[in-house]
Amino acid sequence: MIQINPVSQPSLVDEVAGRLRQLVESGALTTGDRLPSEPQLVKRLKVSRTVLREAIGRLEAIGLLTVRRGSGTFVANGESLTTATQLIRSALAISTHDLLKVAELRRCIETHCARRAAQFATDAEIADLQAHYQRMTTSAGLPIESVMKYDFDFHKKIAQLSGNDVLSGVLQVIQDFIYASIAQTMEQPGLPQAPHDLHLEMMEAIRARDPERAERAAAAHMDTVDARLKFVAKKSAQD
Amino acid sequence: MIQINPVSQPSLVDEVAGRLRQLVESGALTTGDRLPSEPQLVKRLKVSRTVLREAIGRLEAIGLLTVRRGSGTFVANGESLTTATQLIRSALAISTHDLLKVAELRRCIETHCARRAAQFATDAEIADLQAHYQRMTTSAGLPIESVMKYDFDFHKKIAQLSGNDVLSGVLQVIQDFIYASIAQTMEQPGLPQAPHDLHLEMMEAIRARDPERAERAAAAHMDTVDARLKFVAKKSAQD
DNA sequence: GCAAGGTAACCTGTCAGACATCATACATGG
DNA sequence: CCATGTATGATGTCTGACAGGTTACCTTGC
Repeated sequence: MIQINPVSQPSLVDEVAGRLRQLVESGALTTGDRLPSEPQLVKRLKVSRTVLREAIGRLEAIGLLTVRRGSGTFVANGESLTTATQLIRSALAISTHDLLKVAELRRCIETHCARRAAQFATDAEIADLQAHYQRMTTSAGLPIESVMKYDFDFHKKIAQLSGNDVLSGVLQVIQDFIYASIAQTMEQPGLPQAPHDLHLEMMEAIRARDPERAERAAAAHMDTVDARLKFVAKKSAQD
Repeated sequence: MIQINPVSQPSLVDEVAGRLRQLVESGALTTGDRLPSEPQLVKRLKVSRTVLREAIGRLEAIGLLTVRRGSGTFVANGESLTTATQLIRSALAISTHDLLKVAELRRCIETHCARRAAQFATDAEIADLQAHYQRMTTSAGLPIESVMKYDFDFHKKIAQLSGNDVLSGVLQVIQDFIYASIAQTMEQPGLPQAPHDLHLEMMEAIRARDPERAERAAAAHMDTVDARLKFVAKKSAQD
């Protein structure tokens, strides 16, 4: 059996995307520059506008270009870390859908962020965090989506206090993922919320500028999250 | 001057892309599954084929989907993520400052995985890890890409020992990202490699089934990584 | 002369329909 | 039973059109 590697003929879209990418790589166009308009590119590249637009769309998806309706297409600034988080998002999406495994990833990030927050947070930021805590504790009677949102917001705020927007961005992706999974599989109430004591303990530890204590509190909180997920998993297994 | 945040109304393409992404994230579709054909999706989503195709194209660009002409559109597997990052590699020149943030994410995961590996790894897996270590230490004379690859493989193996494929998957993406950035910005030799002592210490700690020690070793290793990145950052600032 | 406002030109976003090309399954003939 | 041709449905590309947003210029009033 001879190994025949299929002749992969690159599609026109890939061809055009590569050509445009080369424009940026070669330095002919740099951050902020405007590309020629679509009609002009169509004439120059001798392809249909459909193909050109799909190529531009892909380059925009990976963060290389930015399209502004009505004005034109521009070379994006490399600072857009959205591409990094988007990749993480993809990695999450195509991995297994075991919520417990995703929760473990969340644990990695939350404990680390709690520690960092205790190290770096300013007084103003801590006051802001307290405001988030207040909003969360007073959301008891609201619908489940609101309660979850305020809960997520509190954790997201701590992540932001770490000063690392990659970490907070990834945590956001994880939360979106968890929310999407939960919303689909089970909106049963009755599963116990994490006790606010632990949230309070996290906040107090950060306020006391005690990294070790903050990390322990975050870990304890994730223990309750794991326990809840296992509870739900067991329950759905019974059905 | 009041800050007016423009009401960015998401385009139809973004809307559709998000909807399709949710299908995968929610678990309704998993790796290898085929999406409905374009005509079917057009009828269901009530959008034109143009919009649908652009949305699919973007998701393919970030490695979430794979389109096979004549057969259909499928949910991609994790390996295609690597190709997606390779696509970004040359295009995205990430600053060393941002690279430090990504490295912090790597630290979160590596320390946690080292701990878990020390808890869960079987004898056979540890033997496999030793084989990886051997391969890495004997790659001294090889080109820099090979050295880095074996280094990454060693860390990836530890992540796999954690038994959580979400963690190892995300770490894979991070490594690709870091590698892409390094390969672009500076392939200068002269920057010191992480001493193999630390790698050995990580492995020994795992073999000794000592989670605390493994985590400490991983953290120490990441300290050297941070130091290297800061070294490069300082050097590039001098230029 | 200058500034405010309106308008026209240009740009991207979306749509509909058509045809080409590729992959697969099935029927047919050897 | 195997090989081949074909029908079918999938994605790839093209064309033309219109809608909606941006920008620059030009007019108008001061």
